[in-house]
Amino acid sequence: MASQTEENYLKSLFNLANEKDEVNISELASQMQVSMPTVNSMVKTLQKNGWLIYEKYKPVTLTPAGKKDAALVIRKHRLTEMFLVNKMGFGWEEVHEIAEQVEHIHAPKFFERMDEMMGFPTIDPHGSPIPDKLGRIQEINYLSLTECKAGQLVKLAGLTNSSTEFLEFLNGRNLSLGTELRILSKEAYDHSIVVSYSNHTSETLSEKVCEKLLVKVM
Amino acid sequence: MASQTEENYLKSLFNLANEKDEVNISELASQMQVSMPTVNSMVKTLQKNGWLIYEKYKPVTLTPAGKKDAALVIRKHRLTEMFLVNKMGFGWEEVHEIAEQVEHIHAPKFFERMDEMMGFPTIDPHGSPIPDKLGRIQEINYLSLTECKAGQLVKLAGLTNSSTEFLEFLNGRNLSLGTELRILSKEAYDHSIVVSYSNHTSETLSEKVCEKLLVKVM
DNA sequence: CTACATTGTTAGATCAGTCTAACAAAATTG
DNA sequence: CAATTTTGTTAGACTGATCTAACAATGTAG
Ligand SMILES: [Mn+2]
Ligand SMILES: [Mn+2]
Ligand SMILES: [Mn+2]
Ligand SMILES: [Mn+2]
Repeated sequence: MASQTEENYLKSLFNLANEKDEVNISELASQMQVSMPTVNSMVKTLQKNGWLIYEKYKPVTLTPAGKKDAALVIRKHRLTEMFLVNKMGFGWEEVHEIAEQVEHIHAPKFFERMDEMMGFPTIDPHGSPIPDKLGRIQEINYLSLTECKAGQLVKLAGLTNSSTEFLEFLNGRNLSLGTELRILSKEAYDHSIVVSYSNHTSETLSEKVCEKLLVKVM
Repeated sequence: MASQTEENYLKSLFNLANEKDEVNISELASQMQVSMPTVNSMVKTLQKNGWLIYEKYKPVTLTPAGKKDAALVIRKHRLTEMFLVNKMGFGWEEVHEIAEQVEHIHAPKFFERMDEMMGFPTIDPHGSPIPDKLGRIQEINYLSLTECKAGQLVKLAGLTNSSTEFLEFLNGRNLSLGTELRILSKEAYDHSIVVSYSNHTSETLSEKVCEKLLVKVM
């Protein structure tokens, strides 16, 4: 059974392996906030336990077992976040830190019960998909708000970044998942976008914000 | 901040320090299921951190800070057990193992929210008192069933042992906290007791069971 | 292609938490 | 009280997870 540390490495590896599938030692070190020698020794351990493939001087790759176990940790994390928001009344900006700890609890029934109580949700409070019990993850293809055209009506469905600061910024603007946005105009110079939604008739969103907002065209 | 290991030692120390207040190294070693040298080195650490007082060859004593922090871990444990039973539908025999892990989560709001959602309970699912936010524990003085007399009507209010096996035994007899028992007779030879309750007209409980049942005389 | 920068590895140390073996102090018991 | 048992300590080792310093391989850019 994976230790807390190993579970955290698996999660990072899984998240870094989007698209490229391979992960460099240095990437992993910076993601995990540890030194490269630390990663070097840990990848040897993870390999010994069958979670990844490693060859000297080569980037590492998760094995199918590694991918599955990583997804199951992510499942615990996201179920927890959803439970904290839906059943315990936390704000979406408060739950990540708690889930970072709760995800390491070894008690399948605990998470199954959360799942059940929430009616088997498929996304977490930040719009990210919750892997199923077998570690399968449903890929959702949302558009970034930057890719949308003036005049379009879109619905906020996900985020590419869920830092507390960004979530608090969105709270301050009354933006939450499900909010329908009308794109009023796009500024060619700085790529900012003017939108209207709810009782906000004209809100300007910078490119930095827009690229982090994932939307579904209505 | 206490590590998981330290928190577990504090809890054990607190529980062993009932009455006597002092705890022997060997008691603590057997409680924690580690060797005496391990305890020896750990008590030095705990002393260095201000949680206990230790002198070579003497039993150890928790400091006020040690008692408080121990009680706060026990608070997290018992709030969790109550939450699992009351809000998540677990049986009282399933919750201890999960709480043993959840008690180490460092997130005050998480436990405060549980507390709030349950209406600030004062006992856990096994009848043990839940320490308050300042680590104060309300001592309740129940009677053991062995101390009761024939003819008395008593209510099951607590247990001196909450092992899964014992809880499953009680489940099998339909005995739960709050059950009112009429003591029909006491057997002088083996100290077993015959009781009636709910739709059980005559159930014999061995001394081994009776001494673990804490009751309130009605 | 050589030089320099980047990336990765090795060696060796540290800290927490654990162990066993050997020994020492304290308690018990005849 | 002396012998024996029980309890506690010391020494030394190990594992997991981390670090820094030194070095080696790989990649890049003139
Ligand atoms: Mn998260
Ligand atoms: Mn984590
Ligand atoms: Mn318990
Ligand atoms: Mn515990």
